[in-house]
Amino acid sequence: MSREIRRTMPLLSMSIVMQLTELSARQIRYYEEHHLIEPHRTEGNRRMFSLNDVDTLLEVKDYLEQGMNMAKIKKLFAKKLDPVATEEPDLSDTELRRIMREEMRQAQRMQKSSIRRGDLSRFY
DNA sequence: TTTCTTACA
DNA sequence: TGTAAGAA
Repeated sequence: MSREIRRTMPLLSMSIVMQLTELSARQIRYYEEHHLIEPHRTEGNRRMFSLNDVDTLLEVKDYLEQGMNMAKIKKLFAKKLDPVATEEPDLSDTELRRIMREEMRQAQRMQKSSIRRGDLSRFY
């Protein structure tokens, strides 16, 4: 099975995604309205999310926690998905790079800190 | 029972 | 964003 299919296959229910992301159903639906995610629909109109959707939601959650608003997040994603098609440079390339660097830095710090926590826990 | 939509606070 | 109402 291709990686693409594995990643986009609609498998997760709303309740599962809520627990996975710790976001409210309201928020998840709201982000869908803003085209940040594209959940599939069942015959009964139920949303079915893919692993990609969950990743995106977690990313959005990160940005939100960093105090970013929807408008900015939308631009960020638009640029991220299609850097060339963005006409107006509302979000400068330098800012995009800064944000992505910050992302990397945070991820690394989290890994290291959890390791340290693990080491210290042996003394507690 | 769970999730959906719509609408109000 | 949260929550309520009514439908599916």
